[in-house]
Amino acid sequence: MSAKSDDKEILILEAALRIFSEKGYAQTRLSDVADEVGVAKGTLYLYFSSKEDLFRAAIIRELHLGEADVEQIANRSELLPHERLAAICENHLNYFAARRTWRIWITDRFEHDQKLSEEMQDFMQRYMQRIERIMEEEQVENVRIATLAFMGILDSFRNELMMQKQIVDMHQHIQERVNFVRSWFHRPNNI
Amino acid sequence: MSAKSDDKEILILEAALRIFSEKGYAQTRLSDVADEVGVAKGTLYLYFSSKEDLFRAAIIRELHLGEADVEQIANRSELLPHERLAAICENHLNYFAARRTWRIWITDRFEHDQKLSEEMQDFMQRYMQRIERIMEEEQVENVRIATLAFMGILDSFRNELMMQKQIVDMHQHIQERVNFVRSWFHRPNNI
Amino acid sequence: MSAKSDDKEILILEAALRIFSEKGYAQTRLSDVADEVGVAKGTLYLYFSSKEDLFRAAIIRELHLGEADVEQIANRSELLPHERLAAICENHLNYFAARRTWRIWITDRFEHDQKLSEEMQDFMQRYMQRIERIMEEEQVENVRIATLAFMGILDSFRNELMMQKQIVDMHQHIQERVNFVRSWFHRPNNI
Amino acid sequence: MSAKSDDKEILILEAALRIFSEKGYAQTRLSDVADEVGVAKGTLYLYFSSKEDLFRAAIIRELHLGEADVEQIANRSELLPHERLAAICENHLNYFAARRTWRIWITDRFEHDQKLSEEMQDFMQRYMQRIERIMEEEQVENVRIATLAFMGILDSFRNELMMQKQIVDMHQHIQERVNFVRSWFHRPNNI
DNA sequence: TATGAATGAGGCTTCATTCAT
DNA sequence: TATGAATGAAGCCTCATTCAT
Repeated sequence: MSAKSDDKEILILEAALRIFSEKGYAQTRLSDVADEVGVAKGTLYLYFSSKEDLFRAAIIRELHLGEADVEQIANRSELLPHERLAAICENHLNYFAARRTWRIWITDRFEHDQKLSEEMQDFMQRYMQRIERIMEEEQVENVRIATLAFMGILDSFRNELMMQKQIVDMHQHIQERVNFVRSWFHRPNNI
Repeated sequence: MSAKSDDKEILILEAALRIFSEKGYAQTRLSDVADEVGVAKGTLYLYFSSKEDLFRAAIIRELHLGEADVEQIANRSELLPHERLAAICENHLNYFAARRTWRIWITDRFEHDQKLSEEMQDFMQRYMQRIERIMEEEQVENVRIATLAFMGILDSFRNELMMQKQIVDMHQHIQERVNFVRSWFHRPNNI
Repeated sequence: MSAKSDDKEILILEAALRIFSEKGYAQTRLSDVADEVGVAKGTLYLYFSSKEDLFRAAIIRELHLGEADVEQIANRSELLPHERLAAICENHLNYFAARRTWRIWITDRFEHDQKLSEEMQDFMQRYMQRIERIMEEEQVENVRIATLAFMGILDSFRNELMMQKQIVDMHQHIQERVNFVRSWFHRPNNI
Repeated sequence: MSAKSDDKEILILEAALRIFSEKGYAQTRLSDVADEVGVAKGTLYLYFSSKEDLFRAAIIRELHLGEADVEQIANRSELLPHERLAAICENHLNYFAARRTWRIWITDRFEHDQKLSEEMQDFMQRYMQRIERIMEEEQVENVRIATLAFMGILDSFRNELMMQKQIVDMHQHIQERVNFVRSWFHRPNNI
């Protein structure tokens, strides 16, 4: 019973994330989500107290999933620091390459939802600290700024990926960008 | 008469951009915009045919204004190429430092508005071409990818600026990031 | 459940027809209809997609109901043809005598609604064909034109009925007009 | 000046009648009328106090114009009574044949406009009295009912004219119907 | 747990009317 | 007389949320 409920909750969260990301928050109707999962609208309210609550839960769940991936890469001590940055970049791009229908990245809700906003800031802080630790290992100067730059570069590559209508050889496309990151964040004197 | 109308149209566009940027598209009521300008709701419809049309016009106007700034900097041939990149970064950050109430950057409408989407893509293309030309002068490798990185870095710095509650010395904050860009995109062999 | 929904749909259609007919299309507020049925405005949209759709459905339903009556009379072979015309006239006048609050016959929507317009033309065609067949049996000359005349006469009698403030003896009023039709469309040589 | 003003008033009335008849009352915007005449919206208010007032004036003017035609025909004593009925029918059909873009006959306003309603009733009464007098000359029985029938027939022929997409030979079309009326209302014993 | 019919607040939009020029 | 920019009341429609079953 509990297992079954968990299943349904997860199904709802996955469908919600998918649709919110494709259509944006305001354009998403709860009936869309309910239809996608195959349940009645009212059922959503057995698991989430409001549209906002569902949105928040879906985003936070995804953040946590993504965080686990990044943590795992960050801990691969057999890789040189800049190799780990490249791996994080590769993971990031592969993630979005598999989600090219998600045309929208919904940021306006973050301002209106206190809880989500805080959760998001915490996530970003943890994420940045992980990157910063790698930057320090690589002996990069201006660690914080370089970390911001790294994150901006990843977002920019993601945007390119999502906006471009067709990418013929996705594997090569991603590798070129990963290589750029690898060499760009490689301090030569650091062997 | 014509002057007066132009004035009012511009007042509306400025108010609209301000409010859309603060509250997001869906959360903005046309009555908010009308109140801000000090006209009746119906008056908006003398200048714009719909909420969507007003939004589009406000965004496009801002893009054009921003474009003029960038073009001017890009043409300052007395500066070395990487100096021009730094100047574009500085301009970008100063622009948003003056607009810290704009908590939101509205991207979800871009997917829903064909005309705006195209206008945006054209703008981005022109913008990238300008940066790419500077990158070429600087003899950077992987011009396109480096350009994407540059733009991502600027966006990331902007986000940091907008998210952080308080920045004590804004001037220094910006200069540190500008310096980072200047040195980061400086190819030493290029004299 | 299905039964309940059907009931409500019919209640809405009946109320809508009544109010549209009393006030005209433009003067009718959907809130009037909702209030009359005793439901919320939004409920109407569970059954009909728009004001126009509701109007169309209400008219078409009434046409079909009326058509059944006429068909039944047209098939009463025990009556002489001109007796059947008289019976159709009687039915027509009784129908409107029971609906004297319907001050308005809404024709302007027919031009603006493609679907309704077609439905109406089909209905008129079937109606005319039925009358024409009776006219042929009666061996009237100029069957089509006589049919048009018959329909015009019915409408004119209906108008008189609707316009006149008071009709003392409604039964006699109707019988006089029915008798007129009976004798007017009776070809004496046709025995 | 007065002449000029009269001219403009008449131009407005003619344009108003045309557009109201083509689009219906509610669908007609005063800006449509103003554009058609080539004046500003505000100008209409120099001649008419409201949309309703303009509509009423336009209808009443047309009624009076039509009435003059009918009166003239009704007084042509050189014609036998049923010839005069036929002539009135011919006049009626020619009038609408020249106005086939007037798809709409606006009746719903009549209920909402006390003044117009009374004017209309007066007009109809005078019209009917004229027809009734001719019917009496023709020694028709049931004069009032026959008169109603006559008017219904005219309306029905008018509807046919307006609804039919194409009428190849308009002259013949009208003559057939006029002939029908002539013979139908001809009492043979009445010499 | 699950359903889905019903609700009703709230926004966008239209357009007759006004009034300063 | 003539203009047309500005007004604002009022209606259609959407959709998150509730609740009886």
